[in-house]
Amino acid sequence: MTSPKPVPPGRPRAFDIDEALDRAVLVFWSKGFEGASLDDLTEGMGISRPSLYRAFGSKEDLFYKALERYTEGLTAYFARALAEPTSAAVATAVLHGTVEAATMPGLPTGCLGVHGALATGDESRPVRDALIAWREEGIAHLTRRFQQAVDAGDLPPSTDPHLLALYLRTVANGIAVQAASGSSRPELLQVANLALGSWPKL
Amino acid sequence: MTSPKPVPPGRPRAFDIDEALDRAVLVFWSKGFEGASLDDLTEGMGISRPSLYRAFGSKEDLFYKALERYTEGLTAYFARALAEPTSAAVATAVLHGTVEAATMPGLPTGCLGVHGALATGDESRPVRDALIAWREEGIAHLTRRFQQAVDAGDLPPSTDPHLLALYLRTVANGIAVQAASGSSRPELLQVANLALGSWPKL
DNA sequence: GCACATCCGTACCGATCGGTACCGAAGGAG
DNA sequence: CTCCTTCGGTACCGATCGGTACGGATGTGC
Repeated sequence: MTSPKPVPPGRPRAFDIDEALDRAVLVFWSKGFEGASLDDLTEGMGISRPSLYRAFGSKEDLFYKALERYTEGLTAYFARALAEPTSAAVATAVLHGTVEAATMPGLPTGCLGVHGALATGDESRPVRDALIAWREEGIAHLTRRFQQAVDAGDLPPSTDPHLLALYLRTVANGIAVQAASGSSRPELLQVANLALGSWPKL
Repeated sequence: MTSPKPVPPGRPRAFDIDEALDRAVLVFWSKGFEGASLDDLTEGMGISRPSLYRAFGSKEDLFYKALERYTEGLTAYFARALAEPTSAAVATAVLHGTVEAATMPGLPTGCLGVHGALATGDESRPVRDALIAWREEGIAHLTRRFQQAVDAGDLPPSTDPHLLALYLRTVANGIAVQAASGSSRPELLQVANLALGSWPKL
């Protein structure tokens, strides 16, 4: 059995690459892609500029990798929510998870997938489009989950799974924006519950 | 009776200042405050850089004036919505107006008050805060309107007017984000109607 | 006609942007 | 110990950023 760490040649990296990525997430999250300068990033990550480029390629590549890590880490509640037994439980878990993730003490408010690059100059359009695709992917997952619920008789046959998914994503977007505007966690939980009040009853 | 146009001394301005402001709105709307460079603005407004500074002071001042004009113009549906006779009609008019304004053919998608400066670098923080205040003002207007509805017996006495206002603003924020992600007007109208389904029935 | 105020645009400012050339340091392989 | 590869950081690159100095043009009031 080969070692999982086939020590690479050359001088070893002096910093932990995942830890640096975690810190980059925080910078992009609070300032957005365009608002985060390389000086902001290098200071926040605790590494020098050439180290950043060697490890991550470019500012844009760094953002994509940070988004990936954000998705696997801080939005893991989403994957768990999809595994809930009923569609109503899925919706509740998604919105409650969104509120919690968007109002974590000690972390930036809102959601990287919403704030990262909502409106940008032409140069950052690829990043903007990547975030659109990121949100679209969430909708696609929810749509499949709700289609499954319709098939299983958990939702009325007349239900439009895509509409429900889009509705949830829309409310989640709004929660992220309001969290970044300073709305508190209890306030937003009430909003989430109000939004869940219109969930189709079987 | 004095003339309303007391012709000022000096060479007259060669462009219409409100028209230029309208065009600035479009640039800020589609690219955001940070993403809109002075070259973007001067090209979009059809005036030179010093003309822009003489007429509007700075990029930041220009943004504030553009936001003001946007509020009085493209979001006039909001003031009309507040004048609807019932709280349910107010809510419907707000969300339908939001969807329409966010998906106007020939105009940028979404909402300047949401996209303009959601996450920014430190330098643009005043602009970000101004947009937070802008959204907060909308919530305050709605809160007063719903308090009035409670007082008039149009809403149950147990209603929390602020919660309803925050809920509407949250859904409107989400609609703006989704519009900027490419969701269509019919889709978003369905989402708005779904959101209105949880409106308190008297 | 003349003085004055404001406008116009060209051409420029220092600062900051994202990105990199370079060279010494630090590890493994022989 | 030498070679090779990759790391580290300083010091720099051209491009673009927001903002302005300046000189010519165009209007009103006297």
